Amino acid sequence: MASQSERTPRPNHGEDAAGPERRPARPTSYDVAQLSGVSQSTVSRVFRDGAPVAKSTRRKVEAAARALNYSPSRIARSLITQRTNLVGMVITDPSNRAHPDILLHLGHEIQETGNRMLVVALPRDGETGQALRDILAYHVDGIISSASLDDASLEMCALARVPVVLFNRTQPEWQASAVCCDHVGGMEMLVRHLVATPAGRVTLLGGPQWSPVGRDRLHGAMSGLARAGITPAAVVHGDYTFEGGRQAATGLLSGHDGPQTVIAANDAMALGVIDACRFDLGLRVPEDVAVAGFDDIAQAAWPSYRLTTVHQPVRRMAAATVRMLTELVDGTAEPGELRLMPPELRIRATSRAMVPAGQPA
Amino acid sequence: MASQSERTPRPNHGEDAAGPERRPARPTSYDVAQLSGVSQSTVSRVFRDGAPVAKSTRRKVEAAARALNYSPSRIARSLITQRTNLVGMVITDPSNRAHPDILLHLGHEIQETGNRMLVVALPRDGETGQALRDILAYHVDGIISSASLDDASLEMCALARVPVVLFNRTQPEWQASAVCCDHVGGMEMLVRHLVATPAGRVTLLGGPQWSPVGRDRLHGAMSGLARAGITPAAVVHGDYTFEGGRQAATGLLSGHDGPQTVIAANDAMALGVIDACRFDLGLRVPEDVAVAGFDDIAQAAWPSYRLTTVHQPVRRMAAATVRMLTELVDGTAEPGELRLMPPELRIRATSRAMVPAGQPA
DNA sequence: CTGTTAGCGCTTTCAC
DNA sequence: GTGAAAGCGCTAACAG
Repeated sequence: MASQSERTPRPNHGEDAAGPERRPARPTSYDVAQLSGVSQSTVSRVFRDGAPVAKSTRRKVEAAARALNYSPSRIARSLITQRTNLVGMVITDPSNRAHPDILLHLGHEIQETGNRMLVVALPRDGETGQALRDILAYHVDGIISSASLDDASLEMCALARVPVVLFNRTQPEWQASAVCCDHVGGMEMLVRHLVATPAGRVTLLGGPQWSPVGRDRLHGAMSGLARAGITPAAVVHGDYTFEGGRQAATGLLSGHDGPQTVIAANDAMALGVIDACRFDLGLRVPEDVAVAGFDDIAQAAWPSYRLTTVHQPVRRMAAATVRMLTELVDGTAEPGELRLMPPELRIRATSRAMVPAGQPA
Repeated sequence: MASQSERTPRPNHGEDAAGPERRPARPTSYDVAQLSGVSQSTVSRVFRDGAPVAKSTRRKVEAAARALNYSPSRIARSLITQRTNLVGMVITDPSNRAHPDILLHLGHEIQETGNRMLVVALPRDGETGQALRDILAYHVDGIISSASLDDASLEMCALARVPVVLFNRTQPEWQASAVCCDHVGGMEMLVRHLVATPAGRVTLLGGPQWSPVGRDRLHGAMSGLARAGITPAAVVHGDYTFEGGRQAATGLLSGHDGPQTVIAANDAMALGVIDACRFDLGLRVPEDVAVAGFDDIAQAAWPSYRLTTVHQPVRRMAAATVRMLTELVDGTAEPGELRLMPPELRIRATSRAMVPAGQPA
């Protein structure tokens, strides 16, 4: 039963070296077929979902597989099925450092769908094409990018028929699928709250110049202020970090009398501003300086800060992104859709409270 | 030149459907060979490192490849070379949430070596075997695990000849390669500092029961205290979160006179303890309660906290882990080594200062 | 329900 | 320096 003749040639495999411990490094479907006395096709069928195979055969095969510790190679399988169950995740090192948990959330969602996440971090100087080519070389079923991709890269994916969903990014010219937080709307909402009470001198602390998210948020803040007839006293760009916010505040806030308001493009900077006020500048928050951020990171809610901010629904966004990609891969949806998720205002202690009941000042 | 006869059969490929836009979804080496009038072997050689190929031929092939936007399939290649350049990264959801940046650092290091990271998150209830089998099905060259793996899983990897490096974990019985922070030593160092000044009533806030890191840190704290002849007033287990620390503190600290000291198993909980003291309990830090943590996360250095803690050298650890794995994959190192990285004490403002010069109190 | 055959896209001897 | 042929481990089409 063991030597069931050589059906397929199956040449030199180093088997006959007669060394001890002849367990192969990775048993193949052929090995299992041999051991259970069936064909490779049958083994293959046993390891696929709804393939017709007799109960008894299945048992035999499963026993053999267990004995050999066999499990089918997804690599080899993918070569023929054209599906790897891999989703490529493109991130950029700095932006990822700013929002470490989006990777976690997206990873979680991807895993839920029975897929695996292949991560590629873009170098800071932006050789997008090479990274994309590399990720495509692994035959990923789809790509999620939380980094800006140039049109050439996007076209490359389209050519390869690999759908892409942009996370918190849109492509100006290209009709790319995307899930974004409504940064502009969120900021406008925030500004509306901040100016409901005398805001004093208003300073805008934007994100890095290269950040599209930062641009949107800054734009939202500007338009919100314009609507209220307010011109910001200063607009500067930070680097999304706590220290960046802290340093910016030092230069921006000292030497001015009367109430001030700082709107930061993200929470980390806003928290830096708060600490700069309290520990470097001797200013009170919110009495002297009202501060607001964007994201609603965990630290924003900590008692030491209680930062007024805009909650970005990362979890919902991650879920939407993965669902969108899945539908694109399955062909049950068309590309090009933009899903704009509504953020929520979180009023806490760093903005000045509205007057209890009556008229505004 | 285009119809160079059918050398290899190359059957139905859907090519002759005569539809418009006949660019194949993914050009193959065969396509490039056709276009440049050479054999597949030659195309293959052009796309490998030091293969002998004439200058002129190389140019022709490269031109054709560019025209077709071809790049070799790493999947197909891996089937024959037995190398995917994929490293499997096993994480566990909660522990990953506690230390989001280890994934970032490891990812960065992996990428530096020209490899890609395949992430798999273990479900909380620990079906380790299935996840490992799954990751092996992708033929990863090696595995880094920041989750505890059971012996069966480790054996499975060994059988498949896939090296594993454990990150911040050791396997009791199995001789696994690992890179760890010296949690015990770090805690002992911390305790030595804390007890140099009267510590008062000492409370230990450990990590979750299931966390090996937490166990080590707790153990280090205990042994350090024992050495100083101190018995902790209480030992409780937290969940590594800020809120967990905050809640634990409320129950632990109220209703006691005199100085107290809280040693937390990680910074997040320590910060929660601080805020609980200041905002919930009306206690001063460090005058009433000295607090210390472990990790040295970014927030620990923020002016609002200035937490005394132990710096875990994550960057160095990540680099060491990836190097270790690389050497294991290349066969230039033997498995089973444990690299213990020394942490550093960071004395800041939440521990009571030592008396300037003279005797202790 | 099961086996045979061909082939996914690539690399690799081995001739020439 | 280049090509022909075989095959990595698997699935798919088609008989039976």
